[in-house]
Amino acid sequence: MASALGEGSLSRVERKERTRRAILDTALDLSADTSLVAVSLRQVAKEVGIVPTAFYRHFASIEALGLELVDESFVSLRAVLRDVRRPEPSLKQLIDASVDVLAEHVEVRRAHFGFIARERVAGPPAVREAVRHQIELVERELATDIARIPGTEAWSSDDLRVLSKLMVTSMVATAEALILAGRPEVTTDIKDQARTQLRMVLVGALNWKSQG
Amino acid sequence: MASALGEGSLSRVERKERTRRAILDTALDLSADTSLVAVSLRQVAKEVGIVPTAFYRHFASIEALGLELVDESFVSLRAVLRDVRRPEPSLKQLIDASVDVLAEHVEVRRAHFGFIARERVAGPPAVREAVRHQIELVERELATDIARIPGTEAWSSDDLRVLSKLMVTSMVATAEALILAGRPEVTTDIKDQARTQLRMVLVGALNWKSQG
DNA sequence: ACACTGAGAGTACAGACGTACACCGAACCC
DNA sequence: GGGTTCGGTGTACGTCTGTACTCTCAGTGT
Repeated sequence: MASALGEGSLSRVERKERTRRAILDTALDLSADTSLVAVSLRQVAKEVGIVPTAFYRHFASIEALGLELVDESFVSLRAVLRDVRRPEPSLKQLIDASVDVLAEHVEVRRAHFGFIARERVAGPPAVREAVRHQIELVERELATDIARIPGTEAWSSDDLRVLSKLMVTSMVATAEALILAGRPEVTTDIKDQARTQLRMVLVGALNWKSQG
Repeated sequence: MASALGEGSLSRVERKERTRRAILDTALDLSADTSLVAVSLRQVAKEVGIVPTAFYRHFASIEALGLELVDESFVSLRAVLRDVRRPEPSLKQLIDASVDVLAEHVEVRRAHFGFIARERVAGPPAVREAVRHQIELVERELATDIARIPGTEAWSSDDLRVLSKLMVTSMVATAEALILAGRPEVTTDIKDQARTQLRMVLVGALNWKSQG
């Protein structure tokens, strides 16, 4: 319950934006313990504190709302990932920095990551597709990052693809683990495991190539 | 539609079992394009060709039905995995055999694997928990398998855990990819990638340990 | 000052939902 | 042969769903 859209004299666009945000946040919250497909327009409206039909002033459907959530989730994630590779990195730096940044980002945007993890496999079809597409973009970006690192020039593009896929898969799994972990020191355990996994993969990729 | 439970004079328990299977299969089918949380008791009943209230003669709820599906999915998977390690294996054999067996199993039980992939993150809470538990068991079994392989005696149990987690994560991702792949030669690509990934991981784990 | 725009309210409806209850009739056991 | 068991039926309920329609009225541009 508790709409509390707040009062005070705001401009019309401000009011609309505020309601829109409330809808997005509420949908994120309501989908958290199953999936967006189990969230109804009416639930969202009631929680936000508007009448059901007012929902349509902002989104054509729950599915459209979901696509918006996918976008805003990845926009912020990819911005952060871009920061990771600002300095031209060594591989070790890339790993440590990536894990830290991922963990930090998951912490502060837990809801968005949970959303992505769920809807990736269980959302409305269009939402599912959007998530997969975004993840593929991240994979591609990672591949070009790796390619720019000294010592990897000789790798085939296939190998790069496979490696970056594996790393992203591992990071997604790490994010899932971080999400469902309670707050405590479990988090640092998971981060340690993630670093170890990525290092294993990395060492493997290097030696695997050099020994044909 | 199309119940077609068939006729002929069957015993009462046979009839009951037949209906029960139809319910399980129908639920599996209906959940395939979102999640079990979006499947209603009435949908299932209508598809099976029974009246809604008759559902209760077999399951207390959709959630209980889901737990049953989790069980039967993993029973068959773990039976197959047990076969993989029948011969005392080398690591390379373990990888190749595992990938082949996984792919084969995914092919023939596509619906069950899809179900697990989805409900793992987006199912009813109890179902989600059951899937996670089963996956953890598989991780543990894999860890003890690896520990029995010559050359891995010196590894710490932590390293074993991390490695098997990584391998299982990779295999789950592979299964997901296989499921949503169309039939064609994409499948063999995915299998190749999976083998490469596992080899990378493997080589990495070996060299990583030896070089402290 | 005034007409306009548009977010939200209010009402309404047909359909789907889970579930309670009484009932049936064929397979079952003695 | 006669009573019992039990899978499946039929009806009925209150609730929730998406969406169509009309209405209100405060912020806006002229």
